[in-house]
Amino acid sequence: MNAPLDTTLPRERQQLILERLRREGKVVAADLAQEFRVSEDSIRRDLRDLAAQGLCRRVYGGALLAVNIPPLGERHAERAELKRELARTALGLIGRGQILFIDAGSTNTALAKMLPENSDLTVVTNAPDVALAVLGRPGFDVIVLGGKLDPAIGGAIGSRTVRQAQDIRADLCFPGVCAIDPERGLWTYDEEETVFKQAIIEASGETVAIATPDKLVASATHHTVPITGIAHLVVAVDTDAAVVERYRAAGVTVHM
Amino acid sequence: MNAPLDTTLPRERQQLILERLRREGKVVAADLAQEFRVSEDSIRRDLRDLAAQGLCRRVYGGALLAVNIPPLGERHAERAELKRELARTALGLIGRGQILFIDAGSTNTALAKMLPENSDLTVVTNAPDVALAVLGRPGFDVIVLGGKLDPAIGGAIGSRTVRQAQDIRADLCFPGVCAIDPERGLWTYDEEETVFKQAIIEASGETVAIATPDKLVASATHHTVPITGIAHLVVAVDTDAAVVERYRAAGVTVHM
DNA sequence: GAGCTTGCACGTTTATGCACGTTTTCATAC
DNA sequence: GTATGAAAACGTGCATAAACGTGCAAGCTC
Repeated sequence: MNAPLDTTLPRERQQLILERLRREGKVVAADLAQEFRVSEDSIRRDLRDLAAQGLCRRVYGGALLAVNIPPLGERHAERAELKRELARTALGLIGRGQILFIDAGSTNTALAKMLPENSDLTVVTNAPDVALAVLGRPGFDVIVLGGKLDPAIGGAIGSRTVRQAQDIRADLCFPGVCAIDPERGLWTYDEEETVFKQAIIEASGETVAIATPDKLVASATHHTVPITGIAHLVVAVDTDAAVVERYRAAGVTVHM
Repeated sequence: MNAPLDTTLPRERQQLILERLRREGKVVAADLAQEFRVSEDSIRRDLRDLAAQGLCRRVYGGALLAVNIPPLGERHAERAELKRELARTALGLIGRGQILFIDAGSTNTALAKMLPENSDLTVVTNAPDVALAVLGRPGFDVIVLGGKLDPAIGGAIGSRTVRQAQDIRADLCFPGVCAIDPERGLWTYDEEETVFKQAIIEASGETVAIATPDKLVASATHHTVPITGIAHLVVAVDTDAAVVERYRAAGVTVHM
């Protein structure tokens, strides 16, 4: 480990923290304080600054990497490939002429890029990058849900956005999946995000959850939707059969 | 260590600092002052100069290696270069803490990419690519105006979008310029676009029109705003003096 | 003398640790 | 399950010290 000498510049420290976040996905405030030989107060201030820039998500005791920040390391490329594969599977659930709610998130962005052209699809989204992924391609209508963008999420949440979502009915809903478990259903890390996801799911016929393996048996801080609200679950082909069975037992159609 | 003797030229010193920066990733101002036997003031001036050239990132206590290499590649179309130049001029009109309406359009996208960070700017836009250009950068709030995207324009227009715009007050407005003439003012090609531009201009303190040469003495199908509604006009440096004079006579402040 | 660099003085900004009161978490008891 | 209490983590305000930018005068080179 590169033991930081006594002369670590404040901003340099933040940079190192971010690097570590991208490498390990999470950091613990107390550990960082010890390593950098500063008080936990300073670390907390660093994490607060990083969170304000949307680079991480502040949690009790430390911080997690923001969902729209690419992690570091060899696993990243393979993750992107996995997301495309999951998105490809999810395409099979989409029918001609349908209206789709597509939430912010990297997997959903991959999905948007792969959506078939000339299928009279209407994409409703709160994420600028999802909108850009389909804008201008033939056979798409795009409706953006406005509001203040949360940099950590990469999309708009908040009451203004929710109100716009409630004016629309969609056939399918693709919520960004922070965490999901077979008993309780969908979880998120943020109150406003929860409300938004509830709104778009409420306004849709069926809900499709696309879950990478790390999200599959996890929970977060805010319970969002019971498992009965999820009609379809898309998972990787090598998912543990026991886990799949638990979801099927809960009435979810699992695709892999 | 190559101990610099007392005869170190200023430029030579900067070069040595840069080398060291490249080698170690960071430099501490106090250390450099001691090594080069000059005051920290001089070191600070050196670092400020290097940072101004984009060669390093100035931080409290020293400097860090610039994260991304400045894009010196001149491969972009001259059109794009012109738009960036116009956008750069327009930057001078923007003040700290202001709220900006930024309409869809390629010039405005260039503007958004160049907006200064850490200036507490709030960007309000109907265009996903403008939103993406500032999303996640430090010191920005981003508010998206939702609605159905027009693929020809690259942004949302229509009544829903207009209604959201009317809930906001901005300091400056940057409407996309389809055509402008010195007597009648701003023109567009579309009814809904006209209504939207009128709304954002109405909701803003001052309006800035950025016009490439081909838009400068032109008209289109729908009259949008009289010339008195345009406070500032940004044009290319080689614009015909007679044309500039006609705009100035109409009370517009012309920047070039 | 013009142009440039340098160091110093001055007021301002930034970073830090500590004190204090609040919130969250977790384990234990009920 | 619910209540409770202690420990940990948190945010905020404050004082201090370091780093900063700016203006200015002295020194240097051409």
